[in-house]
Amino acid sequence: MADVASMAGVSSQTVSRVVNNRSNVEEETRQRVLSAMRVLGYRPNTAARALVTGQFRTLGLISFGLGSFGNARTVDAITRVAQRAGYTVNMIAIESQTEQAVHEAFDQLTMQAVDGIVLIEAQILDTPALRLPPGVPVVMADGDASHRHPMVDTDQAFGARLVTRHLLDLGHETVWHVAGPEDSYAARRRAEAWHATLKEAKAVVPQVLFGDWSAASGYEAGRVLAERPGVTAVFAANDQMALGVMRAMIKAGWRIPEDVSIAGFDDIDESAYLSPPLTTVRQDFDVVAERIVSLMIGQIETGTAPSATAFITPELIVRESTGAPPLS
Amino acid sequence: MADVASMAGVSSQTVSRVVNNRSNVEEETRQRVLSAMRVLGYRPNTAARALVTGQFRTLGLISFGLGSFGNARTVDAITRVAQRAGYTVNMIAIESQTEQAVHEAFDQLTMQAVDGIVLIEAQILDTPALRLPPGVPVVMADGDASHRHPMVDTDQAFGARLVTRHLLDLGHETVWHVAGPEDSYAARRRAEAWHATLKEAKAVVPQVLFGDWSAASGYEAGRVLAERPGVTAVFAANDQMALGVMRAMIKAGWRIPEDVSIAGFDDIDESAYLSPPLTTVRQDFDVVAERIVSLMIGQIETGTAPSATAFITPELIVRESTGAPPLS
DNA sequence: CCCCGTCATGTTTACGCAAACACGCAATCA
DNA sequence: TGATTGCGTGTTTGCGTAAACATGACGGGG
Repeated sequence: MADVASMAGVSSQTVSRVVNNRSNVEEETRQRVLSAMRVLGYRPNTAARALVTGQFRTLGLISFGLGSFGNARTVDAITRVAQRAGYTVNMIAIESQTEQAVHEAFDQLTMQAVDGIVLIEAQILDTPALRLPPGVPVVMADGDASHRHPMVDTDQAFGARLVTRHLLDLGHETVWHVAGPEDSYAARRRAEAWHATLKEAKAVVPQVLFGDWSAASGYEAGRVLAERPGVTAVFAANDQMALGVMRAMIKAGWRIPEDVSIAGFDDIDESAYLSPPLTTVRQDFDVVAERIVSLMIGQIETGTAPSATAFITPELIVRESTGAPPLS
Repeated sequence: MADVASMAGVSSQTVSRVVNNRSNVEEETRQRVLSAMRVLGYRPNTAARALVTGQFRTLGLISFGLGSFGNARTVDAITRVAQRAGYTVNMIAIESQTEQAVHEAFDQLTMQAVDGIVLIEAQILDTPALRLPPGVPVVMADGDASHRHPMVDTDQAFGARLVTRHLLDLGHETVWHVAGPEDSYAARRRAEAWHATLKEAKAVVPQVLFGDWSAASGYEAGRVLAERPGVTAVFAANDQMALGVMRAMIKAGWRIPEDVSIAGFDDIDESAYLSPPLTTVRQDFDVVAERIVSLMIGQIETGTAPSATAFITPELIVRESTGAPPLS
């Protein structure tokens, strides 16, 4: 920076002003500085700048891994939106799902110099309400409203209601459910809404089967359901598990949707090309990401935490895996 | 830090020594400092530390997005490995596939204070050999060996050979290929190896169809192939496209594998649960990530760039989507 | 017994930048 | 005309840390 200054014949402070686009620099001077910067290949040192300003233009992102499709899409969308807003994303993947692990990640991230932290809390932690050290803006995705941080999420309950109703409307007496892991907020909300919808319709509420979001776990659940008489409609809590259920049903000799209807949740790109194409609920991850980042940046720049909880409405996508129940 | 020092009755330098685990601090003093740190909730300021040491313990990661499974898995594995090595990952997703975009990402990342950059170059850029400004260690994944940076990748050619041979060995006269986008190195290598294997076997080399890795593009290609007489075996360059091809074939009334055999590449978690389960090539993303990060850290710590190119051997996974050709 | 090396600790300095303040010049107003 | 304001620019300072150097106590070998 000093080199640039002396080359342009100005003080280092003026160089700083040019770099930061301050208004009070004469145009001619600015040009001289800019060309000196170009000639010398000057790049500002973020560490030094951060030391002075206390701002890093970086967002921390804590997630439980990119293995699940929903997480990957959310993370992808967040990085894109953040980038457009001039922020970089510093990512940490948590291995174990304990509050301690979250705290460690949190510590590492705050030390690592971030302006705010997005917590994609796919799993329910072992404490009822995660208590994070104050001072750093936090936005949660897919978390628990009991935390005292702004939260953004798809309206899981609405989506689950949509599928369940869809299946009931087709004439099914009831709908079976393959839920996500018990320690997932999203899974819990979907299961609760499914349960409530059946109750409202005065339908029998069958026992829930639990999976872990993976196709393999869906397959296991599907094997159980395939043996059980009277199963005509299954709502799996995500598309990957739905795929597993479908496989188990087909292997057991059932036709979809003639014998069993199957629906999923997420609308991953592949769902339209399964055999048969999967009826599912589409989540708008881009909108979720957009909200998350704007809440985050709002907090960073104003310093105040809006305690808003934003729900994004999902959409039912009806394909060929659901139909009327067989005439018994 | 000064507060910690005065509370522990030592100089700030001693606090620094404790924080950095230097040996020459008496045990008793260390304990006093540690407890003072705990009481005051002290967290070292990374910016200040980086300013002095020039080290950030952060890796930059440039990728073309998490949309494709391969990328997502690679990124996931890299963050985990990096984290274990004490590094954070700063991610940038590139929107357009031009060299300029890569340069911008590169600039942003070097300014953003990273010790090294991992470039997952899923796409061939518009210039033959990407020229990056020197000074920052770079490791490429899935790139072009013509770049002058160490590179790590799955042995794409070997994998493609494996599937193609498998299909030929089953008795198919030839194997059709649905390739990935023309501007992808991985796609190109897989297609070349497929081509070479057919040549060696003196089989007719059919025209290549191109997709873009998505199930939708696989479906389009599949529709074309389903119309064409004599197609008994199709090798799709990834599992998502294979899934699309399968759907098109089934929709056209063909049975898999009785009428047509279909194979993919990647072995995503879902492939085992498709109907029928997909024969594919398994890439070991974890090993790739491990190599990438260790090469990276080696470069950072020694300051020298090993120009090694590491290829990780993939494995053929035979499932039910491939079989002998129909007796014509 | 003295000198020197070793070890724990303290003091000073520099990292690169932007905030705060200072300065001088020109334009504006009473 | 003198006081006042605004603007472009320079000077000084401090952000929190680790490296480099300094200090003083202690112990062992010649």
